[in-house]
Amino acid sequence: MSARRTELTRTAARLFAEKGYHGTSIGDLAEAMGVQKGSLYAHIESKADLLWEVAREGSAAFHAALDAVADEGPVVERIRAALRAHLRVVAEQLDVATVFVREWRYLEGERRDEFVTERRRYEERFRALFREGRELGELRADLDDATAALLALSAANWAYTWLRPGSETDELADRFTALLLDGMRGYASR
Amino acid sequence: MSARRTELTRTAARLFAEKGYHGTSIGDLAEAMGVQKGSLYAHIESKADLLWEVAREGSAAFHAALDAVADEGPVVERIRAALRAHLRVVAEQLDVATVFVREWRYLEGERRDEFVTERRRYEERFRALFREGRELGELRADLDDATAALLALSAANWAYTWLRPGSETDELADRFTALLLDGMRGYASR
DNA sequence: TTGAGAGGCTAACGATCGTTCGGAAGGTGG
DNA sequence: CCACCTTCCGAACGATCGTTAGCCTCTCAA
Repeated sequence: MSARRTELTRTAARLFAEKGYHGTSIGDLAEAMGVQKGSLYAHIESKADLLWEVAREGSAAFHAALDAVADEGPVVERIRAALRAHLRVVAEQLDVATVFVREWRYLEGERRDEFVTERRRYEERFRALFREGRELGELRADLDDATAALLALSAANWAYTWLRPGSETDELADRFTALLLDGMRGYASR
Repeated sequence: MSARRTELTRTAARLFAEKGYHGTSIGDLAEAMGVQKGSLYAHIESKADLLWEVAREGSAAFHAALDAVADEGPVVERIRAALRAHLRVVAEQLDVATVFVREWRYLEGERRDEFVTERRRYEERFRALFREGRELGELRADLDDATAALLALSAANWAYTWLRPGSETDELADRFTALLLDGMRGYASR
């Protein structure tokens, strides 16, 4: 893919995150690229192509980040690593992450189905960590792992709204992990 | 406000939640109301009015729900009550809640500023619970209450994506509360 | 030196957008 | 019975939408 084409995708990610997919016109994109709107069609076939591309980039980034998490060792450490990985992607590719979390729903047809499949798979990989943690006895035996995963994923999926690039995401992830593991209650009242 | 006007607001909330504000045309709204699109202007001055109204309805609903939470008694119980209140609003007014969480950003000018103020205030009310819990010794003394509130608010704000009307929201809220308070770790490894 | 491809321009297309307007039907209160 | 108010219709408005077309101008490899 040419440099110009890559730049267009980045610009699309930025504008889609900022103003929404339907709130961003081809004219807006062209203006941001410093070009007449008709010229964009040297690179794409339709506006929907750009949404698809950014959404796929998001899928790829989040899955790749999870791939780097060890699949052995203490589950607790893997949960911490998974949260770190997720928040790192959000901070480093905030626009792409925003499209991945919020704008994907304007995809249509097969592309939408394919995206949803990948998104479900991502959440399932997350969920598996909590299930395994309970089964291996690292997490409490009576843990409702579906709810636990939902809580962790809520924090992960909501992060794009407040996380700003340059944040110390590893520390943030660790604070979340500590909270999830040990809770907020004082030792005395436990 | 006339019955017809109320119906229009409800329809707007539904369509904005379903297809997004910019993804919903005046024509879509008119069709859903069984009317020509010009006819809608007997009720509104602009499409933006509808977004503003639904967003305000969301603000009002969430604040009212928090108002019903006692301002004394054990903080832990008030946190549980606050989560219950929030999830109940999401489940009972899913469309309005969706606009409150996701579509508000298409508000413009003063209205946007006013909404943001109300939204900040809502989150601040939430945050105060965790601060107070720490100060009163009900939550651990070394609690990072900003992060704790962020985690709880993440769960609350993300709920519109998966909560379906008719869910037993009180139970869900209690599961979240239990997780937040006592964590996921097994007693043995604590 | 030539030719091909990449990237951009201008102009225009049909469609759809949000909004306006004058008029008419129907019900309500005086 | 009349005057009014609400609600809707039908038609049109200018603006903007995504997309297409033909043509021009570089760059660079053959």
